[in-house]
Amino acid sequence: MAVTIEDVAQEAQVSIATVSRVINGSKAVSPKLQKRVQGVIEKTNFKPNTFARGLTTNKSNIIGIVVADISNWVIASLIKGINHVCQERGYTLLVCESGGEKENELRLLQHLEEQRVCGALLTAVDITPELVQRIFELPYPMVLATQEATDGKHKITTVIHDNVKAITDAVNFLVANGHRRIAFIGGPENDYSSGRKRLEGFMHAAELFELEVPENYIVHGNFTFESGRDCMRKIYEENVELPTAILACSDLMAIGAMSFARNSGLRVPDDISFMGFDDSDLAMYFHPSLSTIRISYFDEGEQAAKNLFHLIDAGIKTTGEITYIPHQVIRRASVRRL
Amino acid sequence: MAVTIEDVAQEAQVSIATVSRVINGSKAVSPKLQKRVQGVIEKTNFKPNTFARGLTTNKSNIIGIVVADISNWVIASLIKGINHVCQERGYTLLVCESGGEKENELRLLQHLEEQRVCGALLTAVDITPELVQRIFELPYPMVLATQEATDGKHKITTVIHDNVKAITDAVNFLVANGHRRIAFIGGPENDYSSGRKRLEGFMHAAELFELEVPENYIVHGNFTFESGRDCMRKIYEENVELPTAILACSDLMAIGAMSFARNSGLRVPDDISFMGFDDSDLAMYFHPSLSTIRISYFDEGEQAAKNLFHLIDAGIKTTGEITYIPHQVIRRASVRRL
DNA sequence: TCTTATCAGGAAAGCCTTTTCAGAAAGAGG
DNA sequence: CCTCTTTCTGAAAAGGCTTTCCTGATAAGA
Repeated sequence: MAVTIEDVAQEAQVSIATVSRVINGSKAVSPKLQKRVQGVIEKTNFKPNTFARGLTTNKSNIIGIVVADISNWVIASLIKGINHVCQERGYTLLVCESGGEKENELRLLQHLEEQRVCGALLTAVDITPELVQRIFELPYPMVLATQEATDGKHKITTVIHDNVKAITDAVNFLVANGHRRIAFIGGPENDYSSGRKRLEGFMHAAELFELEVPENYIVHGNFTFESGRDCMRKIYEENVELPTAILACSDLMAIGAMSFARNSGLRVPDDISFMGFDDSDLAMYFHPSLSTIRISYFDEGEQAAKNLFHLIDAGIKTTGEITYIPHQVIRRASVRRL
Repeated sequence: MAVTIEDVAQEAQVSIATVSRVINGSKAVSPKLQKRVQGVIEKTNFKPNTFARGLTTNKSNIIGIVVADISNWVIASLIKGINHVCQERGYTLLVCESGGEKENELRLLQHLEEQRVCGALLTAVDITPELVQRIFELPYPMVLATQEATDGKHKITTVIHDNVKAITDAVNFLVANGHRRIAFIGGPENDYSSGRKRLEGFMHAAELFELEVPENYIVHGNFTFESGRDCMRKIYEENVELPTAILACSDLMAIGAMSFARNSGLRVPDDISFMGFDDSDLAMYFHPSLSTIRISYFDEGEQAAKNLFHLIDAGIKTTGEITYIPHQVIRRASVRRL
């Protein structure tokens, strides 16, 4: 059926060993033969059988990625970055979607083991110590992206943006524009990774700039438009003195909050300023356009993939190193100078 | 290193054949043995080697997908749908990004051949007769999604939404709301697939509803925000009598156009109505919210994957069948009743 | 010219599973 | 008790490639 290495060898009047050497670019074959064999390979359209190859080399040239939701813009950008590096290196990307469920994440990680991937990337919602433990039992190297593991003992190679610093920069930006009363729309209260870090950043910045932060200025959403709207309602209803600026942990929540504000008769940015996080499409195209922190998830994906290949090349499973991806404050119409 | 079938056989005091039968659920093994072997498999955490397995069965249980841009919302949703079906069937999804370049598409399709995928899905920008020809030479079954092939001779199994009907319905909706002067922001002029179909739909609807469509009412964008804005400028500047409604081929273009209109002092929807296409996040969250045609790309992906599995199960490469995914008109604030 | 070093290319082992074929055990019928 | 099925299990081949170990040849040095 399919043409095998043997067919090529026969056609080219050489042994299969020689053909194999030509395929894999071994130098121990004379230019003359090399050319002849190459010619036959192309003529016969020979494609080495991945299975046979994998069986002997025990390498798949596949790297896997486990994510919660492919259709999420952040994840999709990340994957794009990862894929970019993979293509350059001749690797193939195998995508698994967990739906954010822990059992699934674990199952998929093991599935990747069965597939004999050379390495994997993980973007879990919440990396528990137990999961970290399991990750260490896997036979392939792994890089975390977007989230860091909170387990103290083990260190996994991680690529992440500096959430604390990003939020601090955002607050700094607002303060520099004359804002002192700033409310914060964060992630879920029991969030253990980026949401927590961002809140941490906010508290840190508040202290740094000596801002007064009433309890009611901090509310928890879940990154959706609706939750942003609800958070804004809460801020609006529970505070006699409204903040002059709202800093949300995602563009979508910022926009939800903005919508509520507008519907309540507040003008943006005249009465109240808004700031988001991520710099998604929405931020730029919304009206008024949204000031935000730009995070390049594409870059993050690229970097994560590069780090993974470092591990693969070095034949080690982790370095425990954490790489930070820079962020950028983007000024747009939604923030007014006081 | 890794535990093999032989280790299991030895541990369980049976032959490797028996172990293999247990793994693959062959019934020709007594319950007693079955149980014993199963126990050993679990105890030793044995995972059959994918390569060895593939070598004998010549099946990878992998299906591939080639897309132009992973981070595009439409594509990401499509992939999510595909992935959903694949997971159910125990297949793995291998994602390739072509960047929309024809050579890449072809290269990746061949790469998938090397990977011995059981089938593939393709979402090309422009499926030329040449590409169709090449597709037929591939050894695995293929399903087209989002786009249909225009080649007359060959038929490839395709899953698509009915662009002509969708646009007709959109026009119908506008007409039902009293609009008679409708401008159309389409895709690129030399677009051979969905853009063309949508324009076709518009012309068809115009005839159906006996609308007068001046030449300047039809402009060509490229699906981006900026092009939508530019198209609106063109419509605004080149027509003495402005349309009462704008129908754009994508939400993003509609929003771009809306932005221009607003900046030109037009009120939406009081002075002019807007309608988009896709029902992306933007449409719902934008202000004013955008009436649009909802296309479920997730469903489209699911259906495409299902059709692909039909082909795989039947052992055929194509049926030439075209499946249409239903769409839905979504009324939102951007369209006013005249 | 003879010896030694170098190198190109071939033979064959090994990777791990599935599957066919055949044989053994067990059960049924005479 | 013997023969004929039926059921179960094992031995062995096949699948295509990489890689190690050799052999034979060529080039270099004495």
